[in-house]
Amino acid sequence: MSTDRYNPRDAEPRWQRYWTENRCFEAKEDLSRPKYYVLEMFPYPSGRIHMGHVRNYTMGDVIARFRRACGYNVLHPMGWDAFGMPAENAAIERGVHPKTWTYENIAAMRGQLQSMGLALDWSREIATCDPAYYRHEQEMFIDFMAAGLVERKVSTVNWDPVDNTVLANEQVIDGCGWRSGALVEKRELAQWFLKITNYSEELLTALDGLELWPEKVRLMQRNWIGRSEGMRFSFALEKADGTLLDERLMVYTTRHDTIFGASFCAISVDHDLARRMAGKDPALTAFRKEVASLGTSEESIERAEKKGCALGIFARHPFRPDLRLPVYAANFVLMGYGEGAIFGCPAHDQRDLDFARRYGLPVIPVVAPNTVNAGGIKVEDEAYHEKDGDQTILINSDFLDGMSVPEAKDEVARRMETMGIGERKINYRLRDWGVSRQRYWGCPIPVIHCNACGTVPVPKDQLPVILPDDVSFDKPGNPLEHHPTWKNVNCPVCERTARRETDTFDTFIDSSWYYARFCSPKASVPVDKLAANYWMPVDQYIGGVEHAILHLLYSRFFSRAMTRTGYLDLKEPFDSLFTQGMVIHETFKLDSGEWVFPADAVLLNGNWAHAKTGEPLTIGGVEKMSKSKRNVIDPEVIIERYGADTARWFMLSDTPPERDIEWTESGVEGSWRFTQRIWRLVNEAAIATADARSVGSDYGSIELRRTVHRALQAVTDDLSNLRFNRSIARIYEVANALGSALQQKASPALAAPAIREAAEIMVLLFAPMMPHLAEECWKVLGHESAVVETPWPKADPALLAEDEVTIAVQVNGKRRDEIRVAKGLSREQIEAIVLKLDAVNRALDGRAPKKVVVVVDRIANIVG
RNA sequence: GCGGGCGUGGCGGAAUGGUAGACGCAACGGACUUAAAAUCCGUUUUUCGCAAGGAAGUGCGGGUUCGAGUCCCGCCGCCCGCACCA
Repeated sequence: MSTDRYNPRDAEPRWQRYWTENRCFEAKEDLSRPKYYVLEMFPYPSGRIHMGHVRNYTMGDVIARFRRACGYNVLHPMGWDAFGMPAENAAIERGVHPKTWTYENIAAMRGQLQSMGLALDWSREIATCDPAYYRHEQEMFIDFMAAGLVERKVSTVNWDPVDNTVLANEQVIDGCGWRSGALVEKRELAQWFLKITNYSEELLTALDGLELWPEKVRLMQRNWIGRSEGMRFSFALEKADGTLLDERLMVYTTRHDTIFGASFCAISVDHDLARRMAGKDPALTAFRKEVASLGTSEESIERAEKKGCALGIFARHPFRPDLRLPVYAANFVLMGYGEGAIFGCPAHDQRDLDFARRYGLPVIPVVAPNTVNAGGIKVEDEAYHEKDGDQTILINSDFLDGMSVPEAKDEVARRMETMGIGERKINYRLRDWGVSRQRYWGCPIPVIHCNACGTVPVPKDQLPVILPDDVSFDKPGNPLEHHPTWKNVNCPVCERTARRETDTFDTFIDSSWYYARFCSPKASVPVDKLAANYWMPVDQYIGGVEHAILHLLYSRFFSRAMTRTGYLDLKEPFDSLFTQGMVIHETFKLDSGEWVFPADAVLLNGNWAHAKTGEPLTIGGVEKMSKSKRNVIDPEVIIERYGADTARWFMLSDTPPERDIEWTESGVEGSWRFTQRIWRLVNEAAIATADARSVGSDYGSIELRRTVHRALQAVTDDLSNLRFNRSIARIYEVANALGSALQQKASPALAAPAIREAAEIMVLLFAPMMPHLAEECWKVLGHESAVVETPWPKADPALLAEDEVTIAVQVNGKRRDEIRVAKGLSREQIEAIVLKLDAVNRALDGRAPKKVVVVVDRIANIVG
């Protein structure tokens, strides 16, 4: 590299040191200044950063630096989502202790993030595996218990019978354990739950207020919460001989209007009634086993036929004493929703129809378009649903005949309520949050099990419950189970021998409140309220859309639970949310199907081939970077070769931030060339204007100034709205204009102040994206202070106003010419000018203009 | 099945209902150079034409409007989320 080139290897570490030594990005509460809290979803310390991190953290960094320059007191922290299974896997596979592995990874990744030149407040760094962090989680859990937000109940887990361990859903592959390959069983264990369903309605309605969240995410959460308005009511049950049973069958429905179309009832195989009856009924026992073995994967559900097992009992129709409905245990009824029991109305529900056809049950249409005669509609293989635009009425339904669906629902509800057999009920799909994990590398659940006192929370003065280091991974399962001393404790209440809870928290708990901890990361309480009240909510949160539901919903719940228990004073933790797209890259394959590194692909005579073996290659899709597809580009290699600024610039260029961005070698080369071009331009500008440091009265080159100030205005607006790609296009325009001005050597003396101004504004504009280069350029332009301490420039309104405008001239909507006129020229004057234009008369071809539409300063359209 | 989004040059993408293709990438031509790299200048939607100048053009078909990539209706295609939720 020659000396006239910009050398990021020298400049970048130098400025990183400068920012650190001057503590430029350490945030302090300051009530006199407006705050801005920008946060990117914190990383899992896997060991190395990937391009997704580079994109995510670059965006956040641009926002942080931009807001800072605009005068905000900016909080931009970083931490580590440090608990989780990969650390345990490393322990099992390589014998490294999870803690060692995690902290080594953190150290490596911290270095990589620092090499990106991020404007982070490292003094606030937190790691969720640090007892100084998770002790507060334990304390809050104990308070949540007291507030009735915690429940302990039996729940099903995936059990690997060979490894004797619980598996997470993602460790179950095709129904088998990922490590042992053994068929996974369902086991029931007592587990801890956070009562997120207490907030179902609140979490749903508050979505409407999150106007700065993507509509898509709000919708996904709405669907996830899954509110439905219906009825819960019960049927009287009888035996085959007609004798009444002394229990009733409770069902849930949203279509009580179709009650006269009911032809059977179905209950889940896990329904209490099915369990009890199985004891006396071998066929039912066999059926329950069959259903349990089918698994719950989407695929198996898709393929499974609707099947049932008749129980030999019957439900009496509430309004037709003569009618009795056979009751089945059925594979398509879920225990987890509603009452785990339904009535089937085959004419208007596809599943019920499939079931009815299989078992020869009646199909009675009860809703039909009102254009159809009273005879009704025919249902063959497809259940009838109201289509858009259909007006429907009830038929074959006794006292409901002729009513609309809402009227019928209302009438049925009213009658059932009067009869005392049911009530209107709102149901949610949302389930309580199971937080127990039978894992070592997580936050210990601060509870002790005592035979006499039951489950007892660990007294707060004994917190934290520290995860012991001396564990062994020799045996399968949770090492805490085999730890001799940690597990055995005395009951804090009665002091008799008791057992410590060996489950740890779901790591989603760790990430449900870290944003609040960043406000006061060293406080002796979970959050210092003064600090939290100043910084919260997060003004701009950025992360991948893969967290659209779980992490974001849990966080919304947690901030409410923390407010309820007095730790916070807010509801919504994230004011504005941005979900960025993935980084994708081309893929190559051998004929054998084996993936090949793109770096090994070469073009030989127009065909792709392997650079080393010469084997022919086919181009795969452009896909998310992944190790298995071998299309990963290592950010460290890129930063080493081009510097962080080039990588950052590339990440922000061209593609809108919410879309997937394709990593291309040529694109990075382009960014690299641009950094060099900036460096040359700024140096040339500095030389050309060396004698004109102070801006004189004669700015000269008004066009250059106009371009620069308009770009400044546009970039300010675009950065405020996260439109990085558009900002970059405007900065290119400034660079092009500056380049042209420098070329016109005839009048540099006159243009010097304008050139200097252009160079300075350009540097400040790209500074949030390429901070190191900006600092170097700023020095070249003769500044003593750093860019990070320089306020964002302000556009001169006089230069934004135009005195002349271009008006497009159309004839019948087709553009024929354009004219330059004084801004604000009147309708009449414009009309007079355009009617004389040659192009207009040619296009009119002798016809007289019927009408002339003029939009002042914009367009004239002659209708002829 | 339900819900949502998107279709613009060779590519990534710009366009408050008002000159479609800003800006970048790639390609091509030229300058500089012994040469290459780097750099600089230019061309680049398609099509007819030597040119001046036409014609067509934002997935397809209609509509609203003086004017539609943008709004409305109906198709086609691609992508994403949820899914036996009663």
